[in-house]
Amino acid sequence: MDVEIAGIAKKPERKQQQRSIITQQKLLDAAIQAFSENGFKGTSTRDIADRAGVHHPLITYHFKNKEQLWRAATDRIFREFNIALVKAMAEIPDEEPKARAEIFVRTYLQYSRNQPALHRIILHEANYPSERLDWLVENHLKPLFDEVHKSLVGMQQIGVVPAGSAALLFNMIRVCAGGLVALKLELKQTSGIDLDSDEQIAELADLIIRVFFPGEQPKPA
Amino acid sequence: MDVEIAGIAKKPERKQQQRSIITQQKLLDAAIQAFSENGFKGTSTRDIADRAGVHHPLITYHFKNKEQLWRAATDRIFREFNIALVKAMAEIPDEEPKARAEIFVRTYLQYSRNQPALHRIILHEANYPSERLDWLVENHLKPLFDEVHKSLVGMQQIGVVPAGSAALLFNMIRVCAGGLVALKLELKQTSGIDLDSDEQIAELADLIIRVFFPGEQPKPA
DNA sequence: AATACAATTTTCCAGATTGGACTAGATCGT
DNA sequence: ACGATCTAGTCCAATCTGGAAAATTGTATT
Repeated sequence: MDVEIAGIAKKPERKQQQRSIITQQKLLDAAIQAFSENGFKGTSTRDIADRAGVHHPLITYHFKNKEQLWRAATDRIFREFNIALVKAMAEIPDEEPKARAEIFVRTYLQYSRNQPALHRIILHEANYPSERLDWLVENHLKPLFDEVHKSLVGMQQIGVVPAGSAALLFNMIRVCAGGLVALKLELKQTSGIDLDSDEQIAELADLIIRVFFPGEQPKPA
Repeated sequence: MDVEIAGIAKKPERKQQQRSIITQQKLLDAAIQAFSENGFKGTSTRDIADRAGVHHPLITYHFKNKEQLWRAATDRIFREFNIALVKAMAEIPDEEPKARAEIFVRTYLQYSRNQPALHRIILHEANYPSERLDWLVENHLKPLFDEVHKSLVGMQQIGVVPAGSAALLFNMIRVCAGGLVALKLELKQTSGIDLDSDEQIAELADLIIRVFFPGEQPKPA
């Protein structure tokens, strides 16, 4: 009855988890919240367990250790975002790059609003070198950058995006969306901006598009 | 022999500090570094003392506690930045708002490059509500915002800055400068951008100005 | 230049919190 | 009802914070 895959004898694998899925989910949610507030070093496993409402040794059981939990939590955020992005982008044909850019900005902003951890966790890890940062770059950041960078260069050639380093422009756009959302608590107090409101998010999206994509989409010949 | 000021009997006050100034300076430098890396919660006073190369109870002696040390360190960053900003702005007359905006962007970028803590500490504190955030907003962020916001509105009226919420625009500009610098470790790995180099900083400044201040300064009548 | 005393530093401690290990028992899929 | 999976509860060594107490240093007065 043993399952054999790739020629290696696997363990019986007869049972599955049931309630544990809920526990893992609760732990992941709590971990995302905690890590995005206080960073990896600033977060204790007990804090995460408390937020999740479970006993803290369960972290060891389900995720081996704090490092692996961080990785699982981060993975979930980026995976979800990617799914949302791919789904949104699928609706716009390649022939309309400006419309695609708009949908990208709006999707990123929308997702960030609901999950500010997307940008906050990057910010935490960018504060000093670590293996976590390397992992983040290789597995999630670089792939996204490469793709968007390419399309940005294309849009510069047709005059939709201002000239200049496309790498810098990509990151400027990124922080104008995610970076502002990460600061939303401060923005509310300092500038009276409420990025939890749909209207202001839409206004920010419009502004980003107006500023960074000022050119008109050329008509096909 | 006691000194009397304001009618209240003061303590003798006969002695001054000498070497302690060095200790305080070392502690402040170390604190800025540590807090900007790991945030308030994520930083231990022992870590700060170790970085400073002094014994940790000296923090209690000189700054009372971790909270006060954070406040002193933050104060120093913003004070220094303000001095640099005022000095730079003093060279440009009020009649040339676009030139003033340029100098503002370049100064902010320059200072952030040498002291990324300026933006990083704000980001840490904006992750969840705290008295530290309130203090930061009231003492340093709000005053700066109010002033720049006003001049931004003026520049919109003469067509130098795109229309739209000036509050949003201010913060977009701010994160394009400080926010990118805060991410510089990641940017190097993901995008091949080195914000430690003078050239790339200048390139970023140019780009920010081109994107956010596209209009020409109108000639005086 | 000797002394006294405040300013500063060092040494040490108590109580709390950290990440992680371990075992016994409850629970769930089969 | 069996046995693997999951949870509760306990424990530990390391590290944390905030202080107290002792030792040292520098300065001002005599």
